[in-house]
Amino acid sequence: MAKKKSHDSSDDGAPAGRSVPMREFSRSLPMSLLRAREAVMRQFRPSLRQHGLTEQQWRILRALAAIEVIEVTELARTAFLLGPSLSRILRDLEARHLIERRTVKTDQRRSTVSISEKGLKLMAAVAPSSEAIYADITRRYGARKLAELQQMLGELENSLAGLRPQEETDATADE
Amino acid sequence: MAKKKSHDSSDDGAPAGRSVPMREFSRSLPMSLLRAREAVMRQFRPSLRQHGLTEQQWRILRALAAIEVIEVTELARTAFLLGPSLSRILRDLEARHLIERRTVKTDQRRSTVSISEKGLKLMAAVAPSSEAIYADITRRYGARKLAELQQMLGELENSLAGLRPQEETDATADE
DNA sequence: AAACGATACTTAACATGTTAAATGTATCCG
DNA sequence: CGGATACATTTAACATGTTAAGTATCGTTT
Repeated sequence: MAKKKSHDSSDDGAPAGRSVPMREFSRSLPMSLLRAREAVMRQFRPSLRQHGLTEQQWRILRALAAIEVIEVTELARTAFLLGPSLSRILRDLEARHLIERRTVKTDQRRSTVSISEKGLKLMAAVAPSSEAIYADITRRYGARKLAELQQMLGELENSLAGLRPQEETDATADE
Repeated sequence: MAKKKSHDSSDDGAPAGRSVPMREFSRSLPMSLLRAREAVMRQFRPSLRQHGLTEQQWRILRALAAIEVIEVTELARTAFLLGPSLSRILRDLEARHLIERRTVKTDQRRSTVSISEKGLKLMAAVAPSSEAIYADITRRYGARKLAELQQMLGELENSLAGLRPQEETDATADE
């Protein structure tokens, strides 16, 4: 249906090359998001690294610091990590005694995680510089604008929420 | 609906837990960007996967399709990939005959890359569904809003552009 | 209670992200 | 010319992303 090949077309800014009809790549939404995030994270990584933490490990500690205990599955959702990643990281953090873990008595499959004293101390050591960096970003970009951006990002997330990832000729439309 | 426990503090929504003074984590900019990007990429991945491509491999093909030839370093910048990642992926794409590679005669260190006929055919096979997904996202979120979002993301990138990542007590502030 | 299916992780396997080090070339400079 | 430097790319090593399997436990059904 409707093969609209608007040949030498209107808004494509693609510079010659072999032509495959497509948006110009650097303007794609995924790239914009990736570049923006990278620009932000670049600010934080060195500071975290000095404390021996990766971005994801820091996410977990932050998530844990906000609550008493949490189950692994719930933590995965909170820290926005996939199960396998979380599993590996928890193993590591536990070995470093930054977190504590215990199986739920009423259900041996589940286990809860909480931050340890040592973990709290580490957080206390990292938080100041981390907050300072965040404050700096906010100042540069503008607090109001930042809030607006986050609002729009949330809305983007919501508009794609229900949408099932595109399979091919998949006919299982009802669950 | 979430039960808002309006503690009594200032603006911190942190629910009890061990207290380390810090923004609530789910509202941080990096998380917002990560979640938004993931929501978007989740739409594309299955389609790419069906064609045996990862997100990054697709980025490279797209970048290559827009130009005749390009040097590796320049490609890394365009596709927003680090050298080591690019190196591995190019090795793979070359083995699959999706790209072609040749060393620059005037400088044996450099090499140029270009997409092959086979690569172009693959792109032609993937592009339609990819564009359809993008169109769907645009429709759901709103074209104007999407443009605005990308504008704001670009500005965020720019406001952090000059800013050097935070080192510790690093005194090399000049040059 | 034994069988079956669902759940909560964990492992495995492969691809990429991230930093540091290695390799091979090119360039500069005495 | 020869040695020090800089540069382009690759390799190495470790951490995470992503999907598929595996393991243990729980619930339910018969």
